[in-house]
Amino acid sequence: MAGTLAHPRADVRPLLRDFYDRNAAQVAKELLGCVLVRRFQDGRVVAVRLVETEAYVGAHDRACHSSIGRTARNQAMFGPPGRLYVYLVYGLHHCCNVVCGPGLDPNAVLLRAAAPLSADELCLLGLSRERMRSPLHSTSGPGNLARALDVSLAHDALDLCAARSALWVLPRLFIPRIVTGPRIGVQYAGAWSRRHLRFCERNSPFVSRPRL
DNA sequence: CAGCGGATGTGCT
DNA sequence: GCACATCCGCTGG
Repeated sequence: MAGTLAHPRADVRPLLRDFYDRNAAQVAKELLGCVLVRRFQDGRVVAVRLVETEAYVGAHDRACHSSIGRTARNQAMFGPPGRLYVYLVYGLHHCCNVVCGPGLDPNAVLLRAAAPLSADELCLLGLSRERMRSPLHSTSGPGNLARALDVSLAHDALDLCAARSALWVLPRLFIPRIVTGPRIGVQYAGAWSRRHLRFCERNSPFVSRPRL
């Protein structure tokens, strides 16, 4: 992993499994401002700052895929925290989630939108400019974000905390102001659809619609 | 801004 | 078999 950093700073290391080993609402809030890093086969890297997440808080949450029990599709969510849960929705778009806890409690955080890194952030992270690539597509909206990072079903259950992973998360360099609202596209979930489990960086133009 | 087509895996009957 | 899905982009008013 250090091989992807030109001038790695000792204090900037991927988030450890402990970070993810908590309920999804807590993790979703604290992922805002963190940097998602994707390394491709050719060694090049795309890195973005997360600005929008949604928490799916376990089997009692009717909007959460784990609420129907364990299936072939959602089994990654029942595994250990710190892995991805990726699925295909509407037959076209991939959605990229981070599995949370505590323990094996089937929580997950949907990664909905991200922003390009500022020059200051690049500098603070010590990311190599040569290996850095800008995303080829929009990073607003879960389907777009997954496409921009080329994340697909092949990455389901991928471990974000493993050495030399294709994907990992770096800690946030500042704490953003957060606004909350109901989650998108879960009207079927009754009262759960109205809970404020969507978290956005306030005033970020990269948050998906409808803006909070 | 509402409406809708796209394209297919998934879970239930 | 079938209805629906943690979406997106385009269309028409």
